[in-house]
Amino acid sequence: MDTALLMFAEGGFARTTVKDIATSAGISNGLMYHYFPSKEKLLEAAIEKHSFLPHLRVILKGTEEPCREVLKKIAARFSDILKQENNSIRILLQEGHSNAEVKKVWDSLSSEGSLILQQYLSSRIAAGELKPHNTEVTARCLFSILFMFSFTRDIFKSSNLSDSQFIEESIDSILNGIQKNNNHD
Amino acid sequence: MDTALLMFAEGGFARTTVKDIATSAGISNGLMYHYFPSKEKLLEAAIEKHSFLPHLRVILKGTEEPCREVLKKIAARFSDILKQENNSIRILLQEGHSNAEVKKVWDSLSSEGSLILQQYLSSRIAAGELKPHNTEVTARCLFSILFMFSFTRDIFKSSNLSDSQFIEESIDSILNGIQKNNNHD
Amino acid sequence: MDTALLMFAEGGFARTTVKDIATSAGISNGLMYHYFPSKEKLLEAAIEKHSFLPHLRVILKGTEEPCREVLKKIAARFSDILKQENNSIRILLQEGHSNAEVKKVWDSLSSEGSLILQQYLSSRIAAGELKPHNTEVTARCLFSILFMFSFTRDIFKSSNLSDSQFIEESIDSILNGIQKNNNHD
Amino acid sequence: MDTALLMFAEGGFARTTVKDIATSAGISNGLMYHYFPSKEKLLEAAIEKHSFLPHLRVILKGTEEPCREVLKKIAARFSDILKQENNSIRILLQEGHSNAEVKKVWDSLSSEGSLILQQYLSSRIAAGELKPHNTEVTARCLFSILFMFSFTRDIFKSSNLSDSQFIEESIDSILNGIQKNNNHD
DNA sequence: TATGAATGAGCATTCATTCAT
DNA sequence: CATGAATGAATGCTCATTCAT
Repeated sequence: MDTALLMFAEGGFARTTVKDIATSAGISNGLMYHYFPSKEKLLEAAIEKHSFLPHLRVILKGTEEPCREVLKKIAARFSDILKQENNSIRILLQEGHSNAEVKKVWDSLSSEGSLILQQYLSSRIAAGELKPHNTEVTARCLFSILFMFSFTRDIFKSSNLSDSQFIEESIDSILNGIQKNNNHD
Repeated sequence: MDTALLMFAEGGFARTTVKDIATSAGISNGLMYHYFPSKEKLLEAAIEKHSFLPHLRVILKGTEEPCREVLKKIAARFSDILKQENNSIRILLQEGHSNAEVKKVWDSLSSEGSLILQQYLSSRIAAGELKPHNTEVTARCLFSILFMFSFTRDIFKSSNLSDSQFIEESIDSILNGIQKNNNHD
Repeated sequence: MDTALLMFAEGGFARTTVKDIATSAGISNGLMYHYFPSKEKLLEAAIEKHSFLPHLRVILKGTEEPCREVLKKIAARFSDILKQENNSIRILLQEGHSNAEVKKVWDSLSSEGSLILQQYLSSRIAAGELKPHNTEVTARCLFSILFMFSFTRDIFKSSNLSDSQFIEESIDSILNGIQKNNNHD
Repeated sequence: MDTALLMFAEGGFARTTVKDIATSAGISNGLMYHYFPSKEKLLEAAIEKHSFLPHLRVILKGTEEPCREVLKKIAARFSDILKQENNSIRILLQEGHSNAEVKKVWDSLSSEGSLILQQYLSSRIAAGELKPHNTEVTARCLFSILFMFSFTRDIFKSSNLSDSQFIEESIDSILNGIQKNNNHD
């Protein structure tokens, strides 16, 4: 399943043959069908095995501590997971429109992912640390930034910022805003 | 080419057959090879025809006006284009890893897209309207937000915000920040 | 289609590969799918093309002439057709239980085949030439004899009767009965 | 073996998988190869186990009693066996052309089956009960009628004759003939 | 005996591409 | 320009058979 995930991510689902996966995994192609009824089910199983939603839940839940550093830490770990499961993400985006099961995973990932962020932000507003604001918007923004960051990592790698620097500055930006003198004069 | 783009976006490149495209376009499958040397080249031609980078350049360049409303307008139009060229985007994400030509388009889109934003932000800093900050980070954040917004539109459509509201609030959030009493007390 | 029929009859449907048929027919295996959507549909088309029910109708209908020689002639021609379409018959028996379409052909062949015989017999009773009797029974008997004769031709070929002799004697037997002095002396 | 026979008859030999048979028989597919060297040998063993030739021998031999009722009884029992071993017959017809062993069984069944009938008929001629005639022809006719009756039972079940009525009338027909005034005036 | 994982050759089917017309 | 018949390599999947346990 790990092999399959890797190969699907690299070559796309349709372009990757069962024989290639089997060879890569060191088994005969017939054996795959002993464990999975079809290539498609293999994809679904692989995606589900590598679902990182539980990880997100763990790192995002229960944190009631102050904001800036915590948010950076959260973002860094979130980003780490996305990096680790880079293959899974690629497939989610590539096959999400062709395979219902994959779409479900992608939908639940993106909606729950930003929901968890949203809840954290709300708790910080309640704690008086953040301004009252539409947390749904911010949560989706944060989620988008982290997700796209992971997805476009290779394109922007020429930039002179390290990964962690980029994330930290993004969080700062979100927290502080970029407008001069924004609400005190 | 429009038909092809639509069908590739809906079914994926590999899953869409030349015959299907031809039938949909009302021609025989042989005729396609009169205009394009291969299915792959058809994809590339379609993607390039629908490249919306020029549009982005138009809406983003030359605007030296004050920030908040302009940025909102820019974002709205950016989002409109993304919405319109939704098929193109899908293909960019789906086939970007398999087809070099497509990847080039995606790369130039994302890098130039955020570069243009970056330049605008820099000009507003120079104009004294925005705080000095890492404009590359903000530009990528904005780009990410708008891009993911377009890509996850259907997932979040249950939300009680309209598209334009979401975009406006996002811009406000970026401009103002979300932290209470930031840096002045 | 003729090639397919022959090969299906000889090797059975499942054992005969599409490639074999195509090779035998002098075409590429892909081309078969240009004309038939599947191997199964090819079988059905072949069976229907070789349906000899129309032939039976022709030789059996409209004959109102006296019995013994006519019946022999009918039987001979019936048997000729069965011999000619021997392949078709084999398939009918072999695949009739697996393929609904084939079964339909077999059903209509056997029911209509004996129905036509039955009608002829009835007309001869009306003409006063035959004893009143259950024509359905006789028709099915005749049909069975001719059909099995064709199907077991090779098994019994060691017999010292020619095909036409066997058929003639069978008809005589049916007409005369085999019992001595039957019920009138 | 019984399971195998049933499944081969229902689905055809090639379409029935060893795994299906094993599952149906409540054993693992590997175990089958402990008892039979191959799928083909399993078929042959099953056919041979269900060979009803011995039954035919029993019911047809040694009967020297008068004709009409005896023949009806014989036919009825013959038909019963055919009905009981319906699966076996199907396979005989379906696989007789593909499998040498099966063909042998089918050949010996049909030739010996009609031979036995033939001998009985000859004995009744010798006893003065039947007219001297070509018993081979009559025997094959009788065999054909009974065999086809069994094979087309489902097609003609709409008929208003019961199974036993049909058989009885067939025998009467063969004995009496259908021609009026057939040889005494 | 009994299991079921493992193999790999074989098959129906698909499809990009070619080409005679 | 346009057609669609023709090709054949490629692919997902099946299944009889083997074998370690």
